[in-house]
Amino acid sequence: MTTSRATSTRYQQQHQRAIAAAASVFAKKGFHGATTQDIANEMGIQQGSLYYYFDSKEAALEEVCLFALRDYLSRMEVLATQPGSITNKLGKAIQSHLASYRTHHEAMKVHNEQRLYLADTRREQLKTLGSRYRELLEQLFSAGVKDGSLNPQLDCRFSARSLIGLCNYWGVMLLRDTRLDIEDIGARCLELTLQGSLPPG
Amino acid sequence: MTTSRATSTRYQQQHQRAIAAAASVFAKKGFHGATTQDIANEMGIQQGSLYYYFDSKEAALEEVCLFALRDYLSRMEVLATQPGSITNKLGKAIQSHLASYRTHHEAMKVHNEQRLYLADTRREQLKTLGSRYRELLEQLFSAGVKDGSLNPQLDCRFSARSLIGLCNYWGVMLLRDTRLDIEDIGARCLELTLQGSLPPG
Amino acid sequence: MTTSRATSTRYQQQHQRAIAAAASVFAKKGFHGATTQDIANEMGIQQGSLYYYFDSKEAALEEVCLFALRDYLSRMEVLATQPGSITNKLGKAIQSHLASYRTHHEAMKVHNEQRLYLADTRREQLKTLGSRYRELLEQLFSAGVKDGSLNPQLDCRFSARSLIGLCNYWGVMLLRDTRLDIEDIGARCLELTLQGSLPPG
Amino acid sequence: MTTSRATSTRYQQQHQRAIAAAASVFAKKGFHGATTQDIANEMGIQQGSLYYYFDSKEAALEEVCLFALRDYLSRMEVLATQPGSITNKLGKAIQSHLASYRTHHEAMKVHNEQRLYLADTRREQLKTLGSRYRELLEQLFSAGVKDGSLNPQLDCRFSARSLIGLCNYWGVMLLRDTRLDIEDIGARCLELTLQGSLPPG
DNA sequence: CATGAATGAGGATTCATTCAT
DNA sequence: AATGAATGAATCCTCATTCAT
Repeated sequence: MTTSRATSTRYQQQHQRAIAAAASVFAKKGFHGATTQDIANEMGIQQGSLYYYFDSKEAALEEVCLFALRDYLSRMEVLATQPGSITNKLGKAIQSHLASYRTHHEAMKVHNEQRLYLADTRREQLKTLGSRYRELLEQLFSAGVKDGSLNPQLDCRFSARSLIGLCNYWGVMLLRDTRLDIEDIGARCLELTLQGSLPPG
Repeated sequence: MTTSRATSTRYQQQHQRAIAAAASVFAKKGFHGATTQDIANEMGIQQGSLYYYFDSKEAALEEVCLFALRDYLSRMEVLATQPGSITNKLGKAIQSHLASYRTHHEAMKVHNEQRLYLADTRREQLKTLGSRYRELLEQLFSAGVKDGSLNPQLDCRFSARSLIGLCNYWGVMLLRDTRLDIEDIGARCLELTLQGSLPPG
Repeated sequence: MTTSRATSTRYQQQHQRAIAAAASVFAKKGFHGATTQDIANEMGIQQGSLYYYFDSKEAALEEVCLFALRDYLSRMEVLATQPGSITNKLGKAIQSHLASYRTHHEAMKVHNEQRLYLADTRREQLKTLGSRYRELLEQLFSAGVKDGSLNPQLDCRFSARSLIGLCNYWGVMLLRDTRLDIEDIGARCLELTLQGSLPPG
Repeated sequence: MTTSRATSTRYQQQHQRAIAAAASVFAKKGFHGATTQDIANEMGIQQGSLYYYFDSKEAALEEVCLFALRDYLSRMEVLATQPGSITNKLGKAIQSHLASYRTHHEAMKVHNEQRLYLADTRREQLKTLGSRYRELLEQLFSAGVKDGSLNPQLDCRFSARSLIGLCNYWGVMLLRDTRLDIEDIGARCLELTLQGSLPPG
């Protein structure tokens, strides 16, 4: 059992490394522009060995996208059920969204920009997870409208999507320019989302 | 000369069609995922004939991106020099930005998502145009701050970029879902940008 | 039109050469043992150029098999409708069968030995043609039984199939050993089929 | 020694299973179309473990062919030395030949169709065994001619080879269609070989 | 005995590009 | 202005084989 467990661990470790390598390469070159050789190089193994961990290049893309979405969504699920003011929760959601661009390597970027190259059958799960995320964010806005902390005129669906668009834009910027500060960007995104650009009062 | 002019006109027409075809194909499949055969099919000519209009596939991408940016920027230049309130101008800028997603076929999308696959030398002009656009938008915000119509605390650079991110997000949505109404989306984007989500007053 | 016709002829010529090259290589090395490089070499073109004439290696196999069966069957159709004694027709059928091994390069051998590697969808037409051939041969035997020139006890289906097996065996031998004489082998096959091995009387 | 013997027995059992598995897979997919993974799957072991029983894939093919030929030939040797009429012996030879297609799994088919993919050095022994088989069969015909039970005009070499071709054809049919009855097919083959198709007398 | 992991060479296929016509 | 034919390099993927454990 020790052997089996150790083996299994070894495989899982390498599998994780493969996902990370694929994420990095896909983020830089795009799915079609990346080669399996690139990914293997990034991992330090032979090209053929990659197929020990992925069934195909497309399967690799799917795994990268799922990897990105899963933890991103799970943090949102946790956040949604915890107590706190809506504006506070929104701030945390933004921070979490931006943070996943840095902590998950480039998987989030890959998900946003490359997922459409997946065959429909491979995208189903992704769609489910993505919808769920949008839903949770929309519910946050709805709750804010209901408890009076947000504008009653708000189109919550539009707001949620706009916030996702905004975070994705800055998330990519965070990847491109490492000097940018996540907390700073997050704070500004929250401010923009809440107060807009008009003078106060 | 008449012949040459006629020829040239015919050539220019076909050239424009080639750019449009390339834009459409690149938007759907990405630069690396698209083949010159795809573009030729879209135009209804033979693969080899494409090289009469483009020096290379990469040159095609460059032309598509330039095509997108040029007119997009020129409308912004005009807008910037015209009289009117800042908020009014912002609204027009947003409308113009979103509109280019529909009127320029998919060239804008291609510019946003695929331009990084161009070699650096090919991207210089694009960078110049893009910077100029961001600058103009930023100046709009600055002017608003100066004349008191926008919040004096505003980070204009951040705001301009956020607005670009927001418009690009919705621009892609406009392409993906043709039922969405440009004017409606534009109005909402302006509202969000100006007032945020908090209750008025 | 002249150009178009000439071009079309050029293509058809090369296409035929490609089929012959594929037949030769598949006969020698088997479908899976042969490489597209082998076929290209046999034709004297580049490996990639082969795909101008075949959609895939499997399509090449299909074309080879069809090429073999079509003419083989058509000669049988002609033969069946012509006048003459049954034994005379049987002799001609045998000669025709054996001859196709030499005149059609190795396509017949490929059909017999490699056709099962084709996907089912690709084999349908082949099955139809093959069945038709067996049918025609069987009808020859039936006619012989009916007109009294063959043994009334004969199982025509078994006889027709056995004759095919016999001819295929010797057809392959003809390919392997070019010193063998087609007419001689054909005559002996006919004799065996008609008289067996027992002493006359 | 006991251990070693036990080990050896276990090894021999597995070795036999490996040959049977290889025969089955080679028969279905051909030598080049089959993978070592296929064979391992058929045996229920890991791909790498196969190399405990075979030095290489080609060695596996050799063993399968030898396995098929050895017993097939030995039965023929026995048959040749036993008393009985020629026609009776021929009948038994045919039955034995056909039977080996069913009892030796698919090894006979593999021998007939795939042995040419073996390197020459590996085929020597097979050639010897095959020649010996043909020789024995030819001698059977010769003896028949000599003792007057067969047609004195008979080309015994041709007859022996034709019978082999006939039996191999029906042997493969027996594999493909398990509803066919060996004894029935054997009887018909004998009848055809002896009497041909002409009416008696 | 057996396996999991890795290799690396080979193979089918694609595709941007060229060019004679 | 356009095309058909060809190229050849690149790329994804497979697979026989090895080997430490």
